[in-house]
Amino acid sequence: MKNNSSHQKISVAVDVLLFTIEDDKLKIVLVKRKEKPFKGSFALPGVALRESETLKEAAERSVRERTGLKNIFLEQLYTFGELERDPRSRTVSVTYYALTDPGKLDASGADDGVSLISVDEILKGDPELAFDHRGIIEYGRNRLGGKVNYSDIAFEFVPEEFTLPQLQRVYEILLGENLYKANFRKMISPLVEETGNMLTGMAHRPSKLYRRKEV
Amino acid sequence: MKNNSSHQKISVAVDVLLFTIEDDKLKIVLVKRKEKPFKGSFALPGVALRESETLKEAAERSVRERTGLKNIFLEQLYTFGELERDPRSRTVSVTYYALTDPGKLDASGADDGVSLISVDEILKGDPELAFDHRGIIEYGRNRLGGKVNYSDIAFEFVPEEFTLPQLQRVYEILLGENLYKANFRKMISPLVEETGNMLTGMAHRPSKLYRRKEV
DNA sequence: TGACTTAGTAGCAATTTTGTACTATGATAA
DNA sequence: TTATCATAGTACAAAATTGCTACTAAGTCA
Repeated sequence: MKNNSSHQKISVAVDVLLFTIEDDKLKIVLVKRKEKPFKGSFALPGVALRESETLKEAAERSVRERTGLKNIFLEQLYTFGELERDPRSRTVSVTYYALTDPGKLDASGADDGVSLISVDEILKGDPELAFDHRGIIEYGRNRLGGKVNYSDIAFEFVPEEFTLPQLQRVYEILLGENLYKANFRKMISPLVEETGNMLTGMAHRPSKLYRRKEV
Repeated sequence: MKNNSSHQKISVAVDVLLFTIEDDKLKIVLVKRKEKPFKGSFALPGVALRESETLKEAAERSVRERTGLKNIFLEQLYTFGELERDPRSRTVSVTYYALTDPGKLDASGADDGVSLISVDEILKGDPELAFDHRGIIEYGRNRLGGKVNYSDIAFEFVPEEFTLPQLQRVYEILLGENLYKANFRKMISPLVEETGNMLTGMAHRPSKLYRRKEV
């Protein structure tokens, strides 16, 4: 923070990695670009930062404009500032990751041109992405994996009422490894409480529904 | 990342939290402001991001210009973008934290106006800082505490050859709690190797010197 | 009604963490 | 030259956690 030398030619963008889990796969919301560089490619939903909004507000706006979602989990990820990230101008991107369960996302009536794409596929390189967005997603995916163990982000991927097998699956997908049922339950039980309801209708024993316990 | 609407009035700054441990206390490098807002107050060393440099290069420049230090540990911390952070103009600050052992810092011949200040004192509010820098330091100090357990940052605070009691002290200061000698040694021993030298001259049993083991 | 499939639990073995108590060694001072 | 001091370093048991296996439970479906 020093003398701001007159006019600045550096743009500030805010991009969002909106993750969800659907069909037992980690997926991310991407938008199809309609403009000049990388036209037709998928990219992260992003906005140019306005002078009148904070970074987080810009991230919320980005999510809201594309998907209609409000009040979802949103946390800053990293800021990317390589020189040639954007061919148009020097752009610094502050990235956020957002998490939601797929139910909310379906219900929110997203734009056309908004797609849910498998993160694994993207990392394998299948849909090639605009800018450096593949690298950003790779970074975000790794952070997500690390965060599972020392935070409660897993709950963001399930609805308010969920079964323990559902929640366990979320952990397994984020961690990339299978967990033992008995241990998972011992670990998670202090954090949840039964709602009294059951999830029935499956061709096997029904499971209890839980909610997240306060504090 | 979207249409960059003509001229932008948002400045990008890069500020650095340069931590070290001296006299058994976590300290941070601050500079005394010589200019308009908060003149005379302490502030984090920072620079305005240049169009021709990456964020990390700007952070390195900030460290080098103030302290002369090169090639030190540097990692991005967080990006702050509240509206009223800087009274002069809307400024987004990308912050980095840097770590060094106090020996290097002394040897580097820092500027006048560069001070090493106790982080605990700052958090208690003693030297009041410019801008939102106290909050930034608080955030950085917490992250540092968390990082100790799943990274090797503690090694950055000691010289190449160090004793295990020295290294343990670093852990204790960063974690804010005392560790059991025996446990600490079991935990750390796979990461270090003896140099064959001893640190002698103390009025008690001398201790072996170690270095960090490769990979 | 019995087979199937997943939900949920019991409990032991292996490992890690926590904690205490001991021995070791150079400097210092009588 | 020897006892004392202060910290370095080690041994080992108790407690907690994790890893793993094997069981019982309860709906649906043929």
